[in-house]
Amino acid sequence: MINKKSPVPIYYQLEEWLRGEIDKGELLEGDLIPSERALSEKYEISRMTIRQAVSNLVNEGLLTREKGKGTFVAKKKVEQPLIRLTGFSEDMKQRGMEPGTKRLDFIQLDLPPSISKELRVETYSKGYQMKRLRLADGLPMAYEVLTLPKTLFPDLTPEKFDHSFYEYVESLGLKIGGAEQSIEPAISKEESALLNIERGSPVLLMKRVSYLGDGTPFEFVKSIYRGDRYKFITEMKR
Amino acid sequence: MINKKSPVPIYYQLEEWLRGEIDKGELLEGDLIPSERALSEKYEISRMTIRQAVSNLVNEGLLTREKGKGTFVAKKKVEQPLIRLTGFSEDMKQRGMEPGTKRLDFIQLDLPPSISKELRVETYSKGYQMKRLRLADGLPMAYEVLTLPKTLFPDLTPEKFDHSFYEYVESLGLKIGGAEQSIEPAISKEESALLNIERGSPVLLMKRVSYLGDGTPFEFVKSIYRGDRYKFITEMKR
DNA sequence: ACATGATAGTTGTCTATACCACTATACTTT
DNA sequence: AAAGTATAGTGGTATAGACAACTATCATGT
Repeated sequence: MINKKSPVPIYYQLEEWLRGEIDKGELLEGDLIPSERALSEKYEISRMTIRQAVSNLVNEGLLTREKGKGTFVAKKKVEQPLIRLTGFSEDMKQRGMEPGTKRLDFIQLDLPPSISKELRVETYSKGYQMKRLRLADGLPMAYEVLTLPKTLFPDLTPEKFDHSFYEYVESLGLKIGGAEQSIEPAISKEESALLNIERGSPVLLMKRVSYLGDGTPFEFVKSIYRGDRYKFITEMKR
Repeated sequence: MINKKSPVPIYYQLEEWLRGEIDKGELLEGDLIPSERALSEKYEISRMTIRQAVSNLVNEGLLTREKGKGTFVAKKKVEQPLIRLTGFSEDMKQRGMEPGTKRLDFIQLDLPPSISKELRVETYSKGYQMKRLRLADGLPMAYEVLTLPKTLFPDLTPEKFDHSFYEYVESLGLKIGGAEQSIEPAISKEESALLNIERGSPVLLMKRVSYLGDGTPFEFVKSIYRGDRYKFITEMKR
């Protein structure tokens, strides 16, 4: 179980073993693990080495120490990132609705300053633009204009958007980092007909720039959401 | 500098000292700190104890070790929590505007179902309600209605809101956990005059329930923000 | 000029030991 | 029965020493 001759450090072998026991369910949440002295004697390893392994796992949040009592398997916290970057489809599924899409337009264009600035590419360099109507449970939810720089996606076809576009990006070996998004209220204008609402109804205007892991912007999205069907929800921590 | 007789652990004193040197700017980003052996000899402390202090700071991300080279002051990452719960005043300051407040009303009331449900208290139990006009750089920015349960704040006076209300809550020994907030677009109605906008202008309707560390709701806020002056901005990670 | 090797200095790993502070339990005293 | 007291077991802190693995530099040899 522990091989002292191995070039793999003993403390690391111990870590892996403990991680395994927890993964396999041999050790359950709240369980007391063997004391440092017990492990030290059993495997004939110095207690300081045991402590190194345990300390690392404590730092990772897998174990918790209690003075005078022992070391326990920590309750696993489901802590998900406060806001996870998701596309329209994932968003709708989370809200329990069936996402749908109606493609309106897909063109190649020279990026105007308003967009090239956001994507941080040269003005009037090539890009793709897709206009779509987004549906939820079959009814119009949002009108979306998505622009991408051709530098990052040389050969783009509209079919690439049929499934999760973010997954497609990741399948190209690109790492998605995050996004910055702004939301403001507006009054519906010419998109009213598409969204099937009355002209002058309240809508949410959302602009989003998404970044790769290295900070390179890779998409600029401008969406108009129906105010009567969509609420933007956030969680915050102090 | 290091007191071996102190009940404060030596490794912790060392941590504090190093943290201080970095804070004060004696050690700059990328600087090489004295080697473990050097510190060990200088302060006549065992190298393992030095390592414990350094390891903790490495775990915190303040230092980085490089085998065969030394230990360096890490480049500080500005990584702030994705969304931090802030009140109006903090929010405006972050946006570089001077926050202001005009108190409109402060009453005691029996909480109607729509509010008691959010605060998870008994319907028609006592509560406080404050109505305020929020200013940024002297101009109206939002109209806000804030409701609190009397159970948590038995003796509340409007003066308590003059400075940061969240800090006041924390000064009572309560721990603020976080909040859930929804945002939707709307068309301004009777509050138009207060906000100094035309009736029918786009506004953001924001509802927020804030929770203590144990999950107990402690405030319900309904705000109406001027759409021409306020954008809601979020960052997301994948 | 270039490769090789020696060397000193760094962090990484590991041992054996010691004492302290805290917790729970069993035992004793009141 | 209650209160106090020992005691064994736990993690927390600290020491001194050893060797390994890695990096940079300098001296040496070709």
